[in-house]
Amino acid sequence: MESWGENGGLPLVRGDEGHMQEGAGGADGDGRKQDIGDILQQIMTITDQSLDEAQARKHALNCHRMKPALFNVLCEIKEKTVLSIRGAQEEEPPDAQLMRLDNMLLAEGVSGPEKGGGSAAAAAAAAASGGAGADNSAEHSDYRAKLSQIRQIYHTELEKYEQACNEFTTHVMNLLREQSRTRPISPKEIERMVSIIHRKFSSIQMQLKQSTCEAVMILRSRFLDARRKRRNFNKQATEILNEYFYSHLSNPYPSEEAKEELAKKCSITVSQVSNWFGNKRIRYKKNIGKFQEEANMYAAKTAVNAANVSSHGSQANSPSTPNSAGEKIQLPDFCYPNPLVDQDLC
DNA sequence: CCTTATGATTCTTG
DNA sequence: CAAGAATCATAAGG
Repeated sequence: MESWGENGGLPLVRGDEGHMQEGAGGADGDGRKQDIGDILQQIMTITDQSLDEAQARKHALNCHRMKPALFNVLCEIKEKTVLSIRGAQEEEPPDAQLMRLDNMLLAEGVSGPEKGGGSAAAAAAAAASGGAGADNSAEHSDYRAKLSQIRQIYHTELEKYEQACNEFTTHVMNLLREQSRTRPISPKEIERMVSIIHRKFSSIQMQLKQSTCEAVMILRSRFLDARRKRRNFNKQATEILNEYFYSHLSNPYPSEEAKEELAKKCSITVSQVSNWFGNKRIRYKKNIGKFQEEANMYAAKTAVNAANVSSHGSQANSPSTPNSAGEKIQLPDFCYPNPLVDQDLC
Protein backbone atom coordinates (compact mmCIF):
# COMPACT_ATOMS: atom_id res chain seq x y z
CA MET A 1 0.00 0.00 0.00
CA GLU A 2 2.78 2.38 0.71
CA SER A 3 4.56 1.70 -2.51
CA TRP A 4 2.62 1.59 -5.70
CA GLY A 5 5.79 0.52 -7.41
CA GLU A 6 5.54 -2.91 -5.96
CA ASN A 7 2.17 -3.21 -7.50
CA GLY A 8 2.49 -5.41 -10.53
CA GLY A 9 1.67 -4.10 -13.93
CA LEU A 10 2.54 -0.50 -13.26
CA PRO A 11 6.01 0.04 -14.55
CA LEU A 12 5.40 3.71 -14.93
CA VAL A 13 5.20 4.28 -11.28
CA ARG A 14 8.71 3.26 -10.74
CA GLY A 15 9.74 6.02 -13.03
CA ASP A 16 7.57 8.28 -11.03
CA GLU A 17 9.91 7.82 -8.14
CA GLY A 18 12.25 9.96 -10.10
CA HIS A 19 15.23 7.93 -11.21
CA MET A 20 14.85 8.56 -14.84
CA GLN A 21 18.48 8.73 -15.42
CA GLU A 22 19.01 5.12 -14.72
CA GLY A 23 16.25 4.06 -17.01
CA ALA A 24 17.38 6.29 -19.76
CA GLY A 25 21.04 5.80 -19.31
CA GLY A 26 20.70 2.08 -18.93
CA ALA A 27 19.79 1.71 -22.58
CA ASP A 28 18.94 -1.90 -22.08
CA GLY A 29 17.74 -1.97 -25.63
CA ASP A 30 14.12 -1.60 -24.69
CA GLY A 31 13.13 1.35 -26.85
CA ARG A 32 9.70 1.64 -25.42
CA LYS A 33 10.88 1.95 -21.92
CA GLN A 34 13.24 4.63 -23.06
CA ASP A 35 10.36 6.31 -24.77
CA ILE A 36 8.25 6.30 -21.67
CA GLY A 37 11.08 7.53 -19.59
CA ASP A 38 11.50 10.41 -21.95
CA ILE A 39 7.90 11.30 -21.74
CA LEU A 40 7.91 11.25 -18.02
CA GLN A 41 11.02 13.30 -17.92
CA GLN A 42 9.35 15.87 -20.11
CA ILE A 43 6.34 15.93 -17.89
CA MET A 44 8.35 16.30 -14.73
CA THR A 45 10.39 19.15 -16.00
CA ILE A 46 7.65 21.03 -17.74
CA THR A 47 7.32 23.47 -14.93
CA ASP A 48 10.96 24.48 -15.21
CA GLN A 49 10.53 25.64 -18.72
CA SER A 50 9.45 28.94 -20.06
CA LEU A 51 5.86 29.44 -20.79
CA ASP A 52 6.10 29.18 -24.53
CA GLU A 53 8.30 26.22 -24.33
CA ALA A 54 6.02 24.52 -21.88
CA GLN A 55 3.01 25.27 -24.02
CA ALA A 56 4.65 23.70 -27.00
CA ARG A 57 5.79 20.76 -24.99
CA LYS A 58 2.33 20.33 -23.59
CA HIS A 59 0.83 20.27 -26.98
CA ALA A 60 3.34 17.75 -28.14
CA LEU A 61 2.62 15.57 -25.17
CA ASN A 62 -1.07 15.91 -25.67
CA CYS A 63 -0.74 14.54 -29.13
CA HIS A 64 1.56 11.78 -28.09
CA ARG A 65 0.36 8.36 -28.97
CA MET A 66 0.96 7.13 -25.46
CA LYS A 67 -1.16 9.74 -23.84
CA PRO A 68 -4.35 7.70 -23.52
CA ALA A 69 -2.49 4.84 -21.96
CA LEU A 70 -0.76 7.13 -19.54
CA PHE A 71 -4.02 8.74 -18.56
CA ASN A 72 -5.56 5.37 -18.06
CA VAL A 73 -2.84 4.34 -15.72
CA LEU A 74 -2.96 7.59 -13.83
CA CYS A 75 -6.67 7.26 -13.53
CA GLU A 76 -6.26 3.83 -12.12
CA ILE A 77 -3.80 5.04 -9.55
CA LYS A 78 -6.01 7.90 -8.58
CA GLU A 79 -8.89 5.56 -8.31
CA LYS A 80 -7.00 3.39 -5.91
CA THR A 81 -5.72 6.21 -3.74
CA VAL A 82 -9.08 7.87 -3.55
CA LEU A 83 -10.74 4.62 -2.74
CA SER A 84 -8.26 3.89 -0.02
CA ILE A 85 -8.72 7.33 1.44
CA ARG A 86 -12.45 7.30 1.77
CA GLY A 87 -13.75 4.15 0.31
CA ALA A 88 -15.15 3.16 3.66
CA GLN A 89 -17.40 6.11 4.36
CA GLU A 90 -19.11 5.81 1.03
CA GLU A 91 -22.76 4.92 0.77
CA GLU A 92 -24.10 6.03 4.10
CA PRO A 93 -27.58 4.68 4.75
CA PRO A 94 -30.57 6.99 4.28
CA ASP A 95 -30.44 9.31 7.21
CA ALA A 96 -32.89 8.53 9.97
CA GLN A 97 -33.27 12.19 10.83
CA LEU A 98 -34.04 13.02 7.24
CA MET A 99 -36.59 10.27 7.07
CA ARG A 100 -38.26 11.56 10.17
CA LEU A 101 -38.46 15.02 8.71
CA ASP A 102 -39.81 13.68 5.46
CA ASN A 103 -42.43 11.67 7.25
CA MET A 104 -43.53 14.59 9.28
CA LEU A 105 -43.75 16.89 6.31
CA LEU A 106 -45.75 14.28 4.51
CA ALA A 107 -48.05 13.73 7.44
CA GLU A 108 -48.54 17.43 7.86
CA GLY A 109 -49.50 17.73 4.22
CA VAL A 110 -46.61 19.99 3.36
CA SER A 111 -44.85 17.68 0.98
CA GLY A 112 -47.78 15.48 0.04
CA PRO A 113 -50.01 15.76 -3.01
CA GLU A 114 -51.89 18.93 -3.74
CA LYS A 115 -53.62 21.13 -1.26
CA GLY A 116 -56.29 19.58 0.89
CA GLY A 117 -55.23 16.13 -0.13
CA GLY A 118 -53.65 14.06 2.56
CA SER A 119 -53.61 16.34 5.56
CA ALA A 120 -55.24 15.08 8.67
CA ALA A 121 -57.10 18.33 9.06
CA ALA A 122 -58.62 17.98 5.63
CA ALA A 123 -59.63 14.43 6.36
CA ALA A 124 -61.25 15.50 9.59
CA ALA A 125 -63.04 18.32 7.83
CA ALA A 126 -64.27 15.92 5.18
CA ALA A 127 -65.53 13.54 7.85
CA ALA A 128 -67.19 16.40 9.65
CA SER A 129 -68.95 17.67 6.58
CA GLY A 130 -70.66 14.31 6.38
CA GLY A 131 -72.26 14.83 9.77
CA ALA A 132 -72.53 18.32 11.14
CA GLY A 133 -69.24 20.01 10.38
CA ALA A 134 -68.59 23.32 8.71
CA ASP A 135 -68.19 24.84 12.13
CA ASN A 136 -64.53 24.24 12.62
CA SER A 137 -63.73 24.91 9.00
CA ALA A 138 -63.67 28.62 9.71
CA GLU A 139 -61.25 27.90 12.47
CA HIS A 140 -59.23 25.71 10.19
CA SER A 141 -59.10 28.16 7.35
CA ASP A 142 -56.57 30.30 9.09
CA TYR A 143 -54.47 27.32 9.91
CA ARG A 144 -54.87 25.93 6.43
CA ALA A 145 -53.93 29.23 4.84
CA LYS A 146 -50.76 29.50 6.86
CA LEU A 147 -49.94 25.90 6.22
CA SER A 148 -50.28 26.33 2.50
CA GLN A 149 -48.13 29.40 2.74
CA ILE A 150 -45.43 27.37 4.40
CA ARG A 151 -45.99 24.69 1.85
CA GLN A 152 -45.55 27.07 -1.00
CA ILE A 153 -42.37 28.52 0.39
CA TYR A 154 -41.10 25.05 1.00
CA HIS A 155 -41.81 23.95 -2.53
CA THR A 156 -40.34 26.96 -4.24
CA GLU A 157 -37.23 26.74 -2.11
CA LEU A 158 -36.94 23.06 -2.74
CA GLU A 159 -37.31 23.59 -6.42
CA LYS A 160 -34.72 26.31 -6.34
CA TYR A 161 -32.28 24.03 -4.62
CA GLU A 162 -33.07 21.26 -7.01
CA GLN A 163 -32.46 23.50 -9.95
CA ALA A 164 -29.29 24.95 -8.53
CA CYS A 165 -28.07 21.48 -7.78
CA ASN A 166 -28.73 20.31 -11.29
CA GLU A 167 -27.16 23.34 -12.79
CA PHE A 168 -24.12 23.06 -10.65
CA THR A 169 -23.83 19.37 -11.30
CA THR A 170 -23.96 19.71 -15.05
CA HIS A 171 -21.57 22.59 -14.84
CA VAL A 172 -19.07 20.59 -12.85
CA MET A 173 -19.55 17.60 -15.07
CA ASN A 174 -18.88 19.62 -18.15
CA LEU A 175 -15.88 21.16 -16.53
CA LEU A 176 -14.50 17.81 -15.53
CA ARG A 177 -15.17 16.34 -18.93
CA GLU A 178 -13.43 19.28 -20.45
CA GLN A 179 -10.53 18.89 -18.11
CA SER A 180 -10.33 15.20 -18.66
CA ARG A 181 -8.67 16.01 -21.93
CA THR A 182 -5.80 17.64 -20.17
CA ARG A 183 -5.61 15.74 -16.93
CA PRO A 184 -6.50 12.23 -15.96
CA ILE A 185 -10.04 12.05 -14.74
CA SER A 186 -11.91 8.80 -14.68
CA PRO A 187 -15.66 8.62 -15.13
CA LYS A 188 -15.86 7.17 -11.68
CA GLU A 189 -14.27 10.27 -10.31
CA ILE A 190 -16.86 12.41 -11.98
CA GLU A 191 -19.51 10.21 -10.54
CA ARG A 192 -18.05 10.62 -7.12
CA MET A 193 -17.87 14.36 -7.53
CA VAL A 194 -21.50 14.41 -8.51
CA SER A 195 -22.46 12.45 -5.48
CA ILE A 196 -20.48 14.81 -3.29
CA ILE A 197 -22.34 17.73 -4.79
CA HIS A 198 -25.62 15.99 -4.23
CA ARG A 199 -24.74 15.34 -0.66
CA LYS A 200 -23.94 18.97 -0.08
CA PHE A 201 -27.15 20.07 -1.64
CA SER A 202 -29.23 17.54 0.17
CA SER A 203 -27.78 18.74 3.44
CA ILE A 204 -29.01 22.18 2.51
CA GLN A 205 -32.36 20.66 1.67
CA MET A 206 -32.37 19.00 5.00
CA GLN A 207 -31.89 22.34 6.65
CA LEU A 208 -34.84 23.61 4.68
CA LYS A 209 -36.90 20.66 5.79
CA GLN A 210 -35.84 21.18 9.34
CA SER A 211 -36.87 24.79 9.39
CA THR A 212 -40.11 23.97 7.61
CA CYS A 213 -40.84 21.40 10.27
CA GLU A 214 -40.15 23.93 12.95
CA ALA A 215 -42.47 26.41 11.29
CA VAL A 216 -45.20 23.81 11.10
CA MET A 217 -44.70 22.90 14.72
CA ILE A 218 -44.98 26.50 15.78
CA LEU A 219 -48.06 26.97 13.66
CA ARG A 220 -49.49 23.83 15.05
CA SER A 221 -48.96 24.77 18.66
CA ARG A 222 -50.48 28.13 18.03
CA PHE A 223 -53.42 26.46 16.33
CA LEU A 224 -53.86 24.14 19.26
CA ASP A 225 -53.69 27.09 21.60
CA ALA A 226 -56.34 28.76 19.53
CA ARG A 227 -58.39 25.65 19.84
CA ARG A 228 -58.07 25.92 23.57
CA LYS A 229 -60.27 28.91 23.27
CA ARG A 230 -63.71 27.66 23.89
CA ARG A 231 -65.91 27.21 20.89
CA ASN A 232 -69.50 26.17 21.23
CA PHE A 233 -70.52 23.00 19.53
CA ASN A 234 -72.77 23.47 16.61
CA LYS A 235 -76.48 23.21 16.96
CA GLN A 236 -76.80 19.76 15.56
CA ALA A 237 -74.17 18.38 17.89
CA THR A 238 -75.83 19.77 21.01
CA GLU A 239 -79.10 18.47 19.66
CA ILE A 240 -77.74 14.98 19.40
CA LEU A 241 -76.13 15.15 22.80
CA ASN A 242 -79.25 16.53 24.43
CA GLU A 243 -81.38 13.93 22.76
CA TYR A 244 -79.25 11.23 24.21
CA PHE A 245 -79.11 12.89 27.60
CA TYR A 246 -82.85 13.32 27.97
CA SER A 247 -83.71 9.98 26.57
CA HIS A 248 -81.38 8.39 29.09
CA LEU A 249 -82.27 10.75 31.87
CA SER A 250 -82.56 8.01 34.43
CA ASN A 251 -79.03 6.95 33.70
CA PRO A 252 -77.22 9.52 31.62
CA TYR A 253 -73.91 7.72 31.57
CA PRO A 254 -73.10 6.67 28.05
CA SER A 255 -70.85 3.69 27.70
CA GLU A 256 -67.56 3.98 25.96
CA GLU A 257 -69.10 2.73 22.74
CA ALA A 258 -72.00 5.11 23.05
CA LYS A 259 -69.59 7.95 23.60
CA GLU A 260 -67.69 6.98 20.52
CA GLU A 261 -70.86 6.83 18.54
CA LEU A 262 -71.94 10.23 19.77
CA ALA A 263 -68.52 11.65 19.16
CA LYS A 264 -68.68 10.44 15.60
CA LYS A 265 -72.16 11.77 15.05
CA CYS A 266 -71.27 15.15 16.49
CA SER A 267 -67.80 15.21 14.96
CA ILE A 268 -66.21 15.96 18.28
CA THR A 269 -63.84 13.90 20.35
CA VAL A 270 -64.80 11.29 22.88
CA SER A 271 -63.35 13.35 25.68
CA GLN A 272 -65.45 16.26 24.55
CA VAL A 273 -68.46 14.02 24.82
CA SER A 274 -67.34 13.06 28.30
CA ASN A 275 -66.89 16.69 29.23
CA TRP A 276 -70.27 17.52 27.89
CA PHE A 277 -72.00 14.81 29.87
CA GLY A 278 -70.04 15.70 32.96
CA ASN A 279 -71.09 19.31 32.70
CA LYS A 280 -74.61 18.45 31.73
CA ARG A 281 -75.23 16.08 34.59
CA ILE A 282 -73.92 18.43 37.22
CA ARG A 283 -75.71 21.42 35.81
CA TYR A 284 -78.93 19.57 35.34
CA LYS A 285 -78.79 18.23 38.84
CA LYS A 286 -77.98 21.62 40.26
CA ASN A 287 -81.02 23.24 38.80
CA ILE A 288 -83.53 20.87 37.38
CA GLY A 289 -86.20 23.51 37.13
CA LYS A 290 -84.21 25.50 34.71
CA PHE A 291 -83.89 22.51 32.42
CA GLN A 292 -87.51 21.43 32.54
CA GLU A 293 -88.49 23.13 29.35
CA GLU A 294 -85.56 21.68 27.54
CA ALA A 295 -86.28 18.25 29.01
CA ASN A 296 -89.87 18.32 27.86
CA MET A 297 -88.91 19.52 24.47
CA TYR A 298 -86.44 16.72 23.91
CA ALA A 299 -88.79 14.21 25.44
CA ALA A 300 -91.42 15.19 22.94
CA LYS A 301 -88.91 15.08 20.21
CA THR A 302 -87.72 11.58 21.03
CA ALA A 303 -91.31 10.53 21.39
CA VAL A 304 -91.97 11.74 17.88
CA ASN A 305 -88.91 9.97 16.69
CA ALA A 306 -89.99 6.81 18.42
CA ALA A 307 -93.41 7.12 16.88
CA ASN A 308 -91.89 7.52 13.48
CA VAL A 309 -89.74 4.51 14.01
CA SER A 310 -92.54 2.43 15.46
CA SER A 311 -94.73 3.27 12.54
CA HIS A 312 -92.31 1.12 10.62
CA GLY A 313 -91.83 -1.58 13.17
CA SER A 314 -94.35 -2.78 15.70
CA GLN A 315 -92.91 -1.26 18.82
CA ALA A 316 -95.72 -0.12 21.03
CA ASN A 317 -93.87 1.67 23.75
CA SER A 318 -90.36 1.75 25.00
CA PRO A 319 -89.95 1.57 28.77
CA SER A 320 -86.68 3.40 28.64
CA THR A 321 -88.36 6.55 27.36
CA PRO A 322 -91.61 6.82 29.20
CA ASN A 323 -91.32 10.55 29.40
CA SER A 324 -93.30 13.62 28.67
CA ALA A 325 -97.04 13.49 28.40
CA GLY A 326 -97.27 16.95 29.82
CA GLU A 327 -95.22 18.73 32.40
CA LYS A 328 -94.66 16.20 35.06
CA ILE A 329 -91.34 16.79 36.68
CA GLN A 330 -89.45 13.62 36.96
CA LEU A 331 -86.49 13.23 39.19
CA PRO A 332 -83.88 11.01 37.62
CA ASP A 333 -82.19 8.37 39.68
CA PHE A 334 -78.84 9.98 39.31
CA CYS A 335 -80.01 13.04 41.22
CA TYR A 336 -81.12 11.30 44.35
CA PRO A 337 -78.08 11.78 46.50
CA ASN A 338 -78.83 15.46 46.76
CA PRO A 339 -81.49 16.08 49.41
CA LEU A 340 -81.74 19.73 48.57
CA VAL A 341 -83.03 19.00 45.15
CA ASP A 342 -85.47 16.53 46.53
CA GLN A 343 -86.83 19.11 48.86
CA ASP A 344 -86.93 21.75 46.24
CA LEU A 345 -88.79 19.95 43.59
CA CYS A 346 -90.70 17.13 45.07
C1' DC B 1 -70.42 46.56 29.79
C1' DC B 2 -72.67 42.88 32.52
C1' DT B 3 -74.82 38.43 32.74
C1' DT B 4 -75.53 33.94 31.39
C1' DA B 5 -74.25 29.80 28.84
C1' DT B 6 -70.95 26.57 27.99
C1' DG B 7 -66.72 23.94 27.03
C1' DA B 8 -62.47 22.87 29.41
C1' DT B 9 -59.55 22.16 33.36
C1' DT B 10 -58.35 20.97 37.84
C1' DC B 11 -58.97 18.91 42.11
C1' DT B 12 -61.30 15.63 45.09
C1' DT B 13 -63.31 11.34 46.02
C1' DG B 14 -64.66 6.63 46.07
C1' DC C 1 -59.67 5.80 36.65
C1' DA C 2 -64.20 7.91 36.10
C1' DA C 3 -67.62 10.81 38.28
C1' DG C 4 -68.51 14.90 40.87
C1' DA C 5 -67.54 19.51 42.04
C1' DA C 6 -65.51 23.85 41.75
C1' DT C 7 -63.48 26.99 38.86
C1' DC C 8 -61.72 29.20 34.70
C1' DA C 9 -62.19 31.43 30.37
C1' DT C 10 -64.55 32.59 26.55
C1' DA C 11 -68.87 32.99 23.64
C1' DA C 12 -73.16 34.98 23.22
C1' DG C 13 -76.91 37.86 24.18
C1' DG C 14 -79.02 41.77 26.16
